[in-house]
Amino acid sequence: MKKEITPKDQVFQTASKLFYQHGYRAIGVDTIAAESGIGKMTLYRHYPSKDDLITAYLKDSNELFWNNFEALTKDAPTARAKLMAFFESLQEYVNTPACYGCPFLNVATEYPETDYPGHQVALEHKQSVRAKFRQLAKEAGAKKPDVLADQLFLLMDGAYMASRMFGANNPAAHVASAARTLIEAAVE
Amino acid sequence: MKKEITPKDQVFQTASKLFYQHGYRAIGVDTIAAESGIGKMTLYRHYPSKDDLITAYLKDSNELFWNNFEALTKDAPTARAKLMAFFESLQEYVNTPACYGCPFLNVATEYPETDYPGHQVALEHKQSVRAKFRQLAKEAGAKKPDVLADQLFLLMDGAYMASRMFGANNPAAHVASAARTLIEAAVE
DNA sequence: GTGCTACGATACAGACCTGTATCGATATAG
DNA sequence: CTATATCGATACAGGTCTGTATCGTAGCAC
Repeated sequence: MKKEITPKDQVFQTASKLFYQHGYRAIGVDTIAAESGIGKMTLYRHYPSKDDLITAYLKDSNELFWNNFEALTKDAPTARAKLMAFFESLQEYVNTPACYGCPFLNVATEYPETDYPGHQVALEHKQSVRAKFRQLAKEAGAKKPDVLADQLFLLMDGAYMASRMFGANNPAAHVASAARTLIEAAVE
Repeated sequence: MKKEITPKDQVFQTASKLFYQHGYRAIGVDTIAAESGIGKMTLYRHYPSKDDLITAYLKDSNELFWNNFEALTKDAPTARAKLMAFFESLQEYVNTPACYGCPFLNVATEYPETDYPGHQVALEHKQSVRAKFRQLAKEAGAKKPDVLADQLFLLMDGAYMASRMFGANNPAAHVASAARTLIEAAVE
C-alpha cells in the first residue's frame, strides 16, 4: 500500500517545520531526530549531512512555491490578474500564524556567504521569481517591465520579512493594494 | 586627550562589523577578541555576555539610523520630500558593497523568538520607523496615511533584503521610484 | 528457520561555543 | 618607589554541535 509515512518523510517534515519556525542554525540534528521520533543514524542514512537536509528543504519549498503559484494564477485571464492573484494570496498568507517569513530569505540571512549551497538554492529561486515577474510585467504591458518586476519583488520580500519580524498582524496587510498601485502606474 | 581608541571601542567596532557581515550566530566571542586584538577577558569586562554586545550594537545602529535620517531630511522642505530623500539615500546605500542588509531584520531572522532581547530592540526600532513614516505620510496629505506608511515600510525592508540576498546590483535599484509612485497615488 | 536490511537507541569523538580563572606586564596615581 | 587598576594571553570548565560507531531488534525474502 505504501500509504504509511516513511522514516525519511518523517524526518523531512519535522526538519522543514523546525527550520522554518526557528531557523537553520538554531535547530540541531539531535532535535530533529528526537522531535520526529526517528533514530539519528536513520536520519544520516537518508541525508548524509545537515546541509543536505537544508538543501532538500529549500528545493522542496521551491517546488511548493511554484505549484502554489501555478494553482493561484491558472484561472486568471490576464497577466495583470495573475500578478494580483499572487499578491492577494501573499497578503493573506503573511498575516497568518503559519507564516514565519520566507525560507529563502531566512537562509540567505543566516548563511550570507554566497557560496554556501543553501544560499545558492535561495538565489536561484529568487531569480526565477524575478524572471516570472518580468515576464508577467511585460505581458501586462508595462512600459518598463524590468523596473516594475523589481518593484513588485521588493514588496513581496518586504511582506515576508514583516511577517517574520512582527508575526501575524503586520505591516504587510496592504501589500496587494501597493502592488496594484505600482502595476497601474507602470502600464498606463 | 582621550583621542586614542579604547579597548571597549575596539571590541565594539570589530563586533559590529562582524555581526553585520556574517551574522550574529556565526560570529563567536573568540573571533571578536582575536580580530580586534583585544583580550577575551577585557571584552567580558565591558560586555558581560555576548547578548549584551549584540544589544549594544543594535542600539547603536538605531542611533546611527536616526542621526542619518535626520541629516538626510532636515533640508527637505516638505514631508513628501523628506520621504523621498530617505528612499533615494536608501536606494544608493543598498546597492553599495558596504551594505549587508538591515541589522534589525537580520537579528529577527536569526532569533525569531520575540522575547529574545535583540529581537525586542529590533521590533522597537521598526515600530519607530513605521511611526515616523505614518507621521510623514499624514503631513504629506495622504488620504490613508497608515496604509501608505506600511506600503513604504515594505519597500524599505524589501530593499534591505535584496541587498543581503543578492549583494550589490540588486533589485532595489528602483526602490525610490516605487516609493514615489506609491506616494503620488496616495496623495492625489 | 536463516540471512539480510532497515531501524531505534545510545555512546562516543572531535570541534566549537560561552563564560571563567589565572598569570604576567604595563601604566598611572599618590 | 609603590600600590592599584587595566590589559593581553592562555588555559580551562561545561555545554552543544555534527557526524560516526556500536548494539540489539523487528520485519521480510527465501
